[in-house]
Amino acid sequence: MTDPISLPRTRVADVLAGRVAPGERAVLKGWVRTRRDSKAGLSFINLHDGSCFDPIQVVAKNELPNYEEEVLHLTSGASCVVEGTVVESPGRGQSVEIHADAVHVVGLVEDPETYPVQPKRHSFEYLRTVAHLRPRTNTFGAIARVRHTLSQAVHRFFDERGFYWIHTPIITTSDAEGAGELFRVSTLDLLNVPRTEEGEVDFSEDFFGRNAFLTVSGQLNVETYCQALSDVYTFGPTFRAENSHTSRHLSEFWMIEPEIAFADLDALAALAEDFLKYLFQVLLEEREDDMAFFAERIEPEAVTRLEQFVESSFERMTYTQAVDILEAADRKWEFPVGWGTDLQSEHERYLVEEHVGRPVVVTDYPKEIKAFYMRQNDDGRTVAALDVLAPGIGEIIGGSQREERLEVLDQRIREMGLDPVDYGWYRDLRRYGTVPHAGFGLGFERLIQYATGMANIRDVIPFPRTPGSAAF
RNA sequence: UCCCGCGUAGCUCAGUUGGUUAGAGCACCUGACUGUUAAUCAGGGUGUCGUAGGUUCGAGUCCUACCGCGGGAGCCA
Repeated sequence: MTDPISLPRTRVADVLAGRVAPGERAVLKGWVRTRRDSKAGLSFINLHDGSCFDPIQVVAKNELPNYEEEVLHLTSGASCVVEGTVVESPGRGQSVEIHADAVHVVGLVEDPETYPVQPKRHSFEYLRTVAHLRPRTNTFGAIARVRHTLSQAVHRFFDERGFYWIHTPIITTSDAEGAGELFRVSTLDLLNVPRTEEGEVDFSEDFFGRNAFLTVSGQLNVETYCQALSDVYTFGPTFRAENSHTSRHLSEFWMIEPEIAFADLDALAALAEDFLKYLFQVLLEEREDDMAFFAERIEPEAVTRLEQFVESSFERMTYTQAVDILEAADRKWEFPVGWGTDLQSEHERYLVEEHVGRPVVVTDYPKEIKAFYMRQNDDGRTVAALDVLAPGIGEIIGGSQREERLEVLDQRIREMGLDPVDYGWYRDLRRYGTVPHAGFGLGFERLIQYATGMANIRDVIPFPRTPGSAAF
């Protein structure tokens, strides 16, 4: 007899989508969601294999040789292989079902009473404590598929437009990027740290012979390839050691950073808009079942706001205009509004959620509150920076045109209290055939949050890392 | 790091101005019923009330510290 495990698998998605005609044989492999017994001599098993949102209904009759001993003991989470025939379902709730002529139990649930993922509503907080089992729930299965689809769409978008994917390093030795606190990468013995004659830690004894960290951004590195391949992007893990306890910060997250040559801020804004619209369009088309679930159970506007997003053009305003709007607002601010100070969360929320009601692009910020590499505008007081703000999340994209003029860049580095000597290879790009260029960073998890309506960023990445928490 | 909140059964939660033996739903088991689909109905047992102190005749309830979690702020994507 053939081992049922080795039989070719029919995906639930193919059966439910009608790609397997009624009357055809099928072998389903998956995990039990629920089992309902009928005294008419049959059991209904909802079998899930992750290929789509819905499980498939398996009808198992008591004529099966192992009905009493095994089928009746299947509980949520148990795995099995079902051989049977695809049949149009006489019951409501599904178009087709599987009439089983064999149910092979592969793995039972050891103690059904304490199985952590029961077929009921769990809190997300609780499910984080069983991160190894939460992908078996509707929500986390849907998020996994959305995450995959968006990842693929990111690469497809850039590939279709001639961008090259550059694998920028995870380990960096430039500790002056100024994008946040860094995780140190070291093999030094913490209990016996080598010291210099001055008593400082001697990093020349360390693995790389110098200070090393996990990257906080691939931007500086990807700029080098931009200055040779024109249109490039990075997409990979990024690390911030900030002690942030919020629903939109992770210590380890994924970031997408395109960089385009011979381009200014307007071109960058257009790219950001095309990019987001493309991603959401793909999501609406390819993950219709999962998005319907998010709209039904997580965020009622999940689908409609993406549809509107794809249809409408971005609202654009300068930082100066934004400050004018905030100052004119009939509102008491916890933090004062004034030209020259950064926009606070309450300010961004007002602009996005109340004043405009959809994502907003804010451009041309005061140079004092932005990074050294952003291109100085002709007014001498602002830089060509751009933030895309989204309702409920805040900053989803941050970017800028880069300073391509060496003398201006050096001046900005010094103004920030930094030393041009530390930026040798970055300055070289301005010495050898410099061109205007621009780029932005998109937090992938924040994109997923916005797309699905999930409130906490820890629930849109499989194994979240946050301060004090790196289980699993 | 700062501010606020929470911690009671495997899970989700209730528990009054401090007062006898700690409550419900889900899950699980048994039975009834049923082409069922969050099935329904009846029955069954369940706890270091986060930890350690303190106040009190008496603490799940009040106080202190600590631990854990969550929300907000800052920082940012």
